[in-house]
Amino acid sequence: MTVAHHHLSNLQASDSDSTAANSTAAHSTDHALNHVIIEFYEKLSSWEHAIVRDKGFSLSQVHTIELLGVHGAMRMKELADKIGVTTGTLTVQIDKMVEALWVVRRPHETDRRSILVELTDKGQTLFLEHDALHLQLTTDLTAKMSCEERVVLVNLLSRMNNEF
Amino acid sequence: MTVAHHHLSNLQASDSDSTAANSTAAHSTDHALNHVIIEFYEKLSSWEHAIVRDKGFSLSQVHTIELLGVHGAMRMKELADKIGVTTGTLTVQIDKMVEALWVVRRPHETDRRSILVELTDKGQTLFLEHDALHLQLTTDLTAKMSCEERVVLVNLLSRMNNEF
DNA sequence: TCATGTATTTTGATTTTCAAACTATAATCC
DNA sequence: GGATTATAGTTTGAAAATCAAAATACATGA
Repeated sequence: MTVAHHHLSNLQASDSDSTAANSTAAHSTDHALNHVIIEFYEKLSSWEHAIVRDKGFSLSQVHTIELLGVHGAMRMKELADKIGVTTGTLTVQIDKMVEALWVVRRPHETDRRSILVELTDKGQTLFLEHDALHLQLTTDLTAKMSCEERVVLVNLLSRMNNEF
Repeated sequence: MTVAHHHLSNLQASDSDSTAANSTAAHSTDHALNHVIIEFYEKLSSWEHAIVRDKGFSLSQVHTIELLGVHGAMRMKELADKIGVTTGTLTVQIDKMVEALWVVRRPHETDRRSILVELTDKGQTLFLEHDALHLQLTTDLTAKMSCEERVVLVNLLSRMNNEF
């Protein structure tokens, strides 16, 4: 078996060509952007793993708390889609979280098939604690940025979020 | 059980205050930044889940291929830390991936305790296919951005990556 | 009304994961 | 150098997470 030696490390952004906006430059920027996004995702992912391990939760549980904390009450199906598991898996997961008093189930107002899951006060507290860790990370990661740069970053990231 | 109704949806970035760079403004920008990052992470995460399900891989396996594709050969320990699992877990995972001919193990040049894992040609091909999907997503997400904005985004994200 | 589609739960099997014990090598300290 | 301690990786057995498929209940539309 031959082995591939090619890899993509050390792709660094150059901010010197922001005026050369032809299509070739755009293409290479897309590649660079793709790889910094992947790297950012990977690093956030392993940071989250480490945090979660320390606290004794599972990654999915924290993800659930994060989603409910950020978006508010949600239907099982919605939540399952966002987390990326089947509803069957989510049912047993939510069972445990209900038992731990982090979330409650309540009926959907208009659709009697649906069930809304929402954080309890205890769950909300947990979310806020986790959110504070995230905020600390965010602050650390952007410590060397100017306020203007941070504002630009919020703008660009939220525009990406809206395109999903 | 009382239920918490507070949540944090609809936090949107405003790019109108980039000149008001006092400390209070910086603080609220950090909060906004934190939440767009969390949302971005969540959305990427469920996108990756969906992709992975379709292809019949596990999320961890794709993560491994992604890491090896981006960073090149790595020691088991390094890889386990980046993925966020124990080395015991990684051993069985890599066993399967070796069997599938996606990766090979080879001895570390200087440390005889260590083992390097690296992509085979087949694994490299898989990585490139997955990377192409990521690139397509990146392109879609930034379709409405100017070239300058994309360059700025690469710059800001890679600076965050360097602070991890 | 009846057929089809959607939301959730349950079940049993499979897969993933961990912690702990074990082997082998490296580094450190007398 | 030789003993001790630390690190890298594997194995093992048990616990946890996950899935697919079946079952139930409700919704939607012909």
